[in-house]
Amino acid sequence: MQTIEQLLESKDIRVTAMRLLIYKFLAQKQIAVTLSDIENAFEKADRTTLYRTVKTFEEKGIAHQIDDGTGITKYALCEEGCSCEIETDLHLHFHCNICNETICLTEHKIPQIKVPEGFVSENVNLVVKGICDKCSGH
Amino acid sequence: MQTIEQLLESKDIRVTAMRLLIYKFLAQKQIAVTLSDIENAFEKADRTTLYRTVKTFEEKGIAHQIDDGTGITKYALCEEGCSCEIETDLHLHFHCNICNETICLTEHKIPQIKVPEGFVSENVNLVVKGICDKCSGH
DNA sequence: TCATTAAATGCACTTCCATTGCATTTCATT
DNA sequence: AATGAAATGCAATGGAAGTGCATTTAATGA
Repeated sequence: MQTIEQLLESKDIRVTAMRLLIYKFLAQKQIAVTLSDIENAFEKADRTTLYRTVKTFEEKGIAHQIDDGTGITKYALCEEGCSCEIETDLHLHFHCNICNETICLTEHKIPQIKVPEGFVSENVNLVVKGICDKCSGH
Repeated sequence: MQTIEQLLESKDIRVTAMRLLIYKFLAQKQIAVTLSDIENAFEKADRTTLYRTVKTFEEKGIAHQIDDGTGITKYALCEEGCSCEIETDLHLHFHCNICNETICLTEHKIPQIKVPEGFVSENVNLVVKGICDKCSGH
């Protein structure tokens, strides 16, 4: 079991206090968060720093961006089974229309999507919208 | 076969010159367009009018919004097979990473997506990204 | 330890798109 | 023609993404 510091270093990400905090914040969240969410959690930090931090995480492959259709970009740490660095990655996310939260369903695989002749599929973004378990009361 | 006027009226949309033009513009396009695309096509018209027109089309169920992950909302007329008014609609769109165009693949159906216990699926948004037939040279 | 250098951070802006309020015009109906 | 409702146009706002530059912080070697 490695520490967060070791994880960051192994991914060629310089360890700073800010980055550790942001990593822990993302790790603790079970849901994908917006930049504003992070901003609210760290009022002392500057937007730009947070923005560039998640961008760095993204580039280095420890977080990925989620477009859940709300128009606001969300971010989540990559977990086991998350293969967002692979070109033919299959993202699967669930967006709750009630609580507005977006959850990664990494264990749920997406069937191969067929595209017409001449089309080359490089990436698939799949967002299921509806009511999450908390809001449905089950 | 009905005229555009009849179609609009049947959907409870008041017929105006502007709306006819915008409808024709959307109908002629094979791809989903942004507000700016429409704006460029009708430089005389105001952004707001175009914006509200597509919103009206959307509400009345003759057009639908597409979120292809570029961060910019696109719009397309509903075609046969487009069931975006149905709750359990399955959108399928293809976004070309080269020409940046987004195409509706209405004839391609999406398999039912399973969600975990307690989750209720109301809607699915699926965007396949890659290279379109024109850009792949086939 | 100190100096050097590169990266990270903070601040100020800019840009782009989505959206709204309000005044005016157009349209449908009587 | 008069009335009321809807459509349009103009102006402005707000939110989020992104960038340039100065400053601070951290890693490195002398």
